[in-house]
Amino acid sequence: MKIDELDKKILYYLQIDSKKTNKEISNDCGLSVTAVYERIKKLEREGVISKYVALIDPEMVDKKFMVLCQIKLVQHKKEILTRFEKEVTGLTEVIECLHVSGDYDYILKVLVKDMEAYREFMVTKLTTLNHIASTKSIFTINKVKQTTSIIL
Amino acid sequence: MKIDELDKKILYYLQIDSKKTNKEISNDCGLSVTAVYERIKKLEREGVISKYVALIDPEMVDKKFMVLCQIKLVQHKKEILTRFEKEVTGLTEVIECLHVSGDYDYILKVLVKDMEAYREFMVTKLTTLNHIASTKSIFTINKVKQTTSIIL
DNA sequence: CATGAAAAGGCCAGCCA
DNA sequence: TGGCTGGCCTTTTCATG
Repeated sequence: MKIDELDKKILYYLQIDSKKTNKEISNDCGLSVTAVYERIKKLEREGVISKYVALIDPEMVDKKFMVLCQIKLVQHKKEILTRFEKEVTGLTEVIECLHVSGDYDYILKVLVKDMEAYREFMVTKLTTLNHIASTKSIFTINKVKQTTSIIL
Repeated sequence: MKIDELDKKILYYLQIDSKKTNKEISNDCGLSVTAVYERIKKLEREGVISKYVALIDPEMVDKKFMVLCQIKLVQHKKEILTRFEKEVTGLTEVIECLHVSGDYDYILKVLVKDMEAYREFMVTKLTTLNHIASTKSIFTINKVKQTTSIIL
């Protein structure tokens, strides 16, 4: 799908605030309400807009502690990788899991209440997974920037 | 603010799909439409729900390349840190910046088109910032899991 | 891509437990 | 305080030119 400047402008607004009405967007873009509506529908159909979500402040729901957990596996057979990925995906504390290059195989972003909850997570969930060779935790001191906006 | 089970249930739905109507939520929660409406308004007022956004598929807008960039600064004086943080926040390619513990001071999540764009970013943007002692790039091979949902 | 009309949902009173 | 009922009004949605 080709995305022109008007599509980008629409995406730009929606990635910041999806509650913006078609009328507001139409004003800012110089289009009619229907034109905006149809472009948005198309962007949804084509999967450019994957979903609409409410972002929840972790601080407000007792998830103040964010840890990046680097993980090295013992082997790199496809079967072991997929098994690990499937299990890790099922953990609700893990909000992100990246297969990466470098010294470690995976980086997990883990969100919990506090250090104690993290310890609990490590002991009861993570280390019960098989084939983990080693882990290294990086603790977040401060969230300097965090955004879901990817279009300028 | 105290958040009860009904609030959590509402948050649970909205964090997955903010287009869900109050009526649908009211059915699932056994509340009236207005009760749901007022709870949501309160959650917004109190900042539990920080914003509503459209999530855009990076693949579809030519941002297939995600890199974690670890950064070490030469000094840790407050002035230098805040200066660095401010500058890095202004970079659109940086969608996340964490101040962390460990060998490095910061971890940046950088989203660009490809390796070439990343090189360009490093040369023209990142390394022009002062007080950077060293960097280490970790490339994403695969996004195993990524979610904005933090409530079970 | 614009117009205009029908349908749906958000929103706000006033009322009740 | 927190929830319900009923109705206005904005917005979405879609048929048509």
